[in-house]
Amino acid sequence: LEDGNVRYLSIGEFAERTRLSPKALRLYDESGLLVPARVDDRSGYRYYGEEQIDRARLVASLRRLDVPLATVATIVDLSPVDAAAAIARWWETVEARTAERRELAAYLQASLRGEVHNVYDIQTRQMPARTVATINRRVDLAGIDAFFNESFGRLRGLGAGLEGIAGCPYLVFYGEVSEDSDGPVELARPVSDEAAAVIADEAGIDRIDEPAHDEVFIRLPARDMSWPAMQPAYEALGAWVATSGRSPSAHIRQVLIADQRTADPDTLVCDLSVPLG
Amino acid sequence: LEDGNVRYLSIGEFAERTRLSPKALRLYDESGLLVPARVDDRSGYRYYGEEQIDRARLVASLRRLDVPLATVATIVDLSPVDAAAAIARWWETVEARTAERRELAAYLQASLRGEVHNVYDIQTRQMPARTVATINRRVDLAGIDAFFNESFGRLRGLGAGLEGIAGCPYLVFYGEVSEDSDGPVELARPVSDEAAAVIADEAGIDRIDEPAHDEVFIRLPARDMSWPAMQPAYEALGAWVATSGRSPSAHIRQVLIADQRTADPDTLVCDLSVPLG
DNA sequence: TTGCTCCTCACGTCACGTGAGGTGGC
DNA sequence: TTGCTCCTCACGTCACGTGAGGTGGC
Repeated sequence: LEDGNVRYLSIGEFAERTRLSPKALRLYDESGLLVPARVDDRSGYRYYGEEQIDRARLVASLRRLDVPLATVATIVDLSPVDAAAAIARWWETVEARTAERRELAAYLQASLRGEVHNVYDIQTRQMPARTVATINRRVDLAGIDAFFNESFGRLRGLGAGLEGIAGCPYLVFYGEVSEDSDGPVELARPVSDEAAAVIADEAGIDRIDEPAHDEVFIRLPARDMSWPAMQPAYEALGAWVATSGRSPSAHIRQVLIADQRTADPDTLVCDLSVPLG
Repeated sequence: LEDGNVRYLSIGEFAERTRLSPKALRLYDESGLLVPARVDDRSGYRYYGEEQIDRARLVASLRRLDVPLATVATIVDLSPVDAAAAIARWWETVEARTAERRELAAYLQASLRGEVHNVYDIQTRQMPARTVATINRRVDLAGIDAFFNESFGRLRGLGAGLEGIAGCPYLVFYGEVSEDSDGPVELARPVSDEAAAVIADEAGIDRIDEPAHDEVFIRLPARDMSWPAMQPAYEALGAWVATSGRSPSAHIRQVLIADQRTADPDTLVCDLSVPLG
């Protein structure tokens, strides 16, 4: 407690009033998030003003919510109403993540208790040589829906008036898609020879000439298209490939044979498939 | 892929089959959580058996749930049914923590939007000198209920037949009580002179002679006794003390003037109080 | 003058990710 | 023989907690 017309709080007093630790306060000083109103030149003692208490308490609350410091720094500089909105948005992402983990926890328990009993019909088929139009992008959870909508539209329009489409579209997830991991994701669609001719002109659309090949696949109902419900199907295919002596010639695909969004749970909507070399 | 009668998987193949990274697998090898079936002497190459896949997948799933490695290590060595139960227990603690954070997020938003409008009646009173029996313990969230039940019982029994109780009991939280932080917590009860005489014989019960003093307090209804609903009351008392020129002579207390559990929301159940020096 | 508070390094925590620099296997 | 995979350090990440060793303030 010092004076110079106004009252200052030492770091210890300020820590008590704000439920922050002195160590955290020193960090926030260094990073500029919460700089003491005054710092003694010779001793280095930090002195905080009472008007800094509210900001510090907001920081403390946000840290208790596990908001990362970088985000805290942006939030505390917003107007109160905007800060409230930012907190609401951030908390929604937490709830989304928690919902996913809740699913996984429940699935794991069911699985360990032997209540998951998936017997898959693993089939193989011969695929003819064909030309495929693909769109590749790195997208995270926030961008995945927009990517699908836009890309489906572009691939659909590709063969307009040309009977351009020559098979079901498929998705490839080359990497995990979550808030902090962004694919890459590929959307692909077989196209007719006439449509293939125009691909070169389209920016962002690649052309792949797939040779004839075999593929293994499992046909899944809409019910099994969520996560982690798909997991055992992935594992079953992986095990089949590993023990078959065949080697995969491309990444595993989700071939979309019907619209998931309008299908009832028992409708078969997707072939999970692995091309074989 | 090697042979020696059985098939082995290289670290890369094993990583793909289990959705763990090679780096994580090397860590789990070092820590003993997941040791490769075979390690080549000269090259140091790790080779995993197919029978290790299930364990590795369980590890991967648990890590996706953010179960710490130490806990993972105990869970994967349990029987499947026990592991399921352990996961259920662990997930419950996650849900409890999330519920608390959800409350705080909602409170923060309401507060920033100006929807929290607590006006407290801050009062002072003179307390006479008195003798207090206290029980101190370090307890975390898991132990707090048991501590209260046991300690209330002991303090109640203390003056049996002696008109031993001479005032409302109070709680002091010297440190935060959560899953990973354990108090210390104190339960205290003023006792009569006759009861005070027997305290020395009771293990774990301390006697404190409180001098006469003033105290500031805010009387709270049951509705405000949850967290973070109590927070503004704490802050208001802290601000009062800081600006009053008085200094606190002891830690802030929750004086229990009625039973919270049976009270309706408007009933006044607690004096949040600070003794003054 | 004695404690108490404050100061600045510096290292530990947790579970990996990410190169650097080098060797082994098909 | 050429890539590709694998190896072992070693450092970075994130937000502090926890001493060590020393000085300032009432």
